[in-house]
Amino acid sequence: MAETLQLTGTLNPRSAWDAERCSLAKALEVVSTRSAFLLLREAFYGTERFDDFAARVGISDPVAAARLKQLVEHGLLVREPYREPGQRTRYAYRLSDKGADLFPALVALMQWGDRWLAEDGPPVQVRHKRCGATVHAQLRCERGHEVALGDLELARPER
Amino acid sequence: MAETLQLTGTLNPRSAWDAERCSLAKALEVVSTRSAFLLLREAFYGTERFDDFAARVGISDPVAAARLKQLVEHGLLVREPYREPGQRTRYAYRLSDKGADLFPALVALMQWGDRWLAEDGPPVQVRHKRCGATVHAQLRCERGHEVALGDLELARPER
DNA sequence: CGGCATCCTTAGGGATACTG
DNA sequence: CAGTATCCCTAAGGATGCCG
Repeated sequence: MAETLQLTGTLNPRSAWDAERCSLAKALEVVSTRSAFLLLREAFYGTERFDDFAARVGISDPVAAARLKQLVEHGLLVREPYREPGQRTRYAYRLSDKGADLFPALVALMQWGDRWLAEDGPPVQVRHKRCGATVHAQLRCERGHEVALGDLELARPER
Repeated sequence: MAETLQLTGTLNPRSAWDAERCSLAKALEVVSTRSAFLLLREAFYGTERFDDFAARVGISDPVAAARLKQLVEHGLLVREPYREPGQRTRYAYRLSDKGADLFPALVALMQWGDRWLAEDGPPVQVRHKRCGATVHAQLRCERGHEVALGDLELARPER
């Protein structure tokens, strides 16, 4: 296949994927910053407490506070009070379904980094718990075919 | 399944996925801005010319120039001179293999937006050219199992 | 421990004007 | 058409310090 990819021809760009309507643009309104992505990564890894988020992502407290608040406002994280016996109330940040549903996108980005930017190979592998095999994000159509980049087309849904 | 997801337990977070080593962090060094993502979207849609990029993404010329230059420097786009007969030389921005390989991540983000942010349904569908079925980004292990979020585990590769 | 307030620097991004 | 130069504003992010 050529080094470049052409998807056009099926659809007139200007009418269908305006900046305002594009779902990618909408998604980026919610998570377009580095800190937001990395905080979500931590949430997937099981981190729940404020200090752990800040320390493990490597960002300052104010940034962590601001970003976590945004993620809660957008409904990706839920802030839940809990208290261990004899302790005062603390808060845990946990992924909502909406937040958890971003995992494929994070894996896709992470594996792109593995492939093109990590000289030492992947620092972390995502595996299938049941069989131990490595997990990848891939494009697949509803009939189950794995889809190569050249086999894609774009369409505007009927309305 | 519960509303939250726990991946920890298999691996000590602090040693394996430091900020510097994480491939997600590395990927975000290259594309963490809204404009970078949207310019790549346009490149996938087949846009090649400067003005089209700026207009279709909805960003100003200086931003488009700065971001396109970065994407070229990082090797996601290639700036190629071409000339139509009787015209002077112009430049086209085309996806490199490295850039094209980001497509699954873009699709994953786009479809997350479709699902959680687009009230009117997906403005654009990605389909399999050969059979016409809708294409999704999904997590699948090397043995071909589709992997649910609860069936994931993390591991540090042998070194 | 889990933040918020303050101050600062840098990067992202828009507007306008100008050049080959 | 394909940018660059300039100016300005805002958001992202770090450092420090305070507070319940």
